Amino acid sequence: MIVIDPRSRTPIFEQIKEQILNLINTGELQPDDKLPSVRQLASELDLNVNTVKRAYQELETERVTYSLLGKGVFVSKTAVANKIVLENAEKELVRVLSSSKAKGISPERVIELTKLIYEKGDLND
Amino acid sequence: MIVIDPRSRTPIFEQIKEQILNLINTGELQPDDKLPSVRQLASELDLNVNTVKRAYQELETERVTYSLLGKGVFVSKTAVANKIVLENAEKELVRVLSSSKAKGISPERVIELTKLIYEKGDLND
DNA sequence: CAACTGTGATAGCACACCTATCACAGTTTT
DNA sequence: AAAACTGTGATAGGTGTGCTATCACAGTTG
Repeated sequence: MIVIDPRSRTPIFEQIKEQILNLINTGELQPDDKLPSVRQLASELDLNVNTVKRAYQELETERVTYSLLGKGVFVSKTAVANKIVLENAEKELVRVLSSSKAKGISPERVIELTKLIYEKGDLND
Repeated sequence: MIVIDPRSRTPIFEQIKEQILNLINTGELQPDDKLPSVRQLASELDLNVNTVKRAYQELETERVTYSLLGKGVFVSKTAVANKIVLENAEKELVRVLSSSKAKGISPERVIELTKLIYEKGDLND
């Protein structure tokens, strides 16, 4: 299930991309699985076809999916999605850690938060 | 010294805000210190006055600075800036750590990166 | 008085995102 | 074969945001 936050600053097509990548990464979407059609997803999310198309096309450019004219869009066999997700996630993590350092958060605090988040469940405060 | 990256996706006025907050947080700007005038900073950064004004006004709204008509803009006595910076930074850190967990980065990897970034200098790769 | 401060208002431009629409190509279903 | 589905391409227009340009006003400083 894909959910869009229209108020978010991150563009809708990027939200779609991220969530598809996550679905693949968690295994909910398997290699060669068919993605919802552009029209169907656009209809479900109450979006324009072009917006969904853009998300799909960028995913294809990144080799996460492949498309067959008239048939649909499918998850690539190669586990590129996983790599991309991990790479992006680590990139963002490094960025934020550097920023955290610059802004005065102690490394102990970082590790504390890390353990908290990883050992306990979600952050429900 | 404030540096603007025009290619960044984050708006210029936000870049200014962040860097001023950092200057205050690191102590380079002390309470009651005067910020560069809107016109001077705009001139230095080759920006329009309105852009700098917006950054300054938002900082004032957040109680980080106060302005005196005809005199200038000054750092608030109360260390609000520090709080704001830390709060925002920790909030983002938690968000990204949760996301890292969800996307399959191990806690060991997080701690490894943390130590790397905090012990060594910047990320120069 | 001149030159500096902040503030306010207005207008316009550029860009990115999104929508609307029509059209075409290929596949699947009936 | 026809209908209904798939992806794709092109074009146009709306909208919000960020930034600029400009003029004006208010207060402080030298």
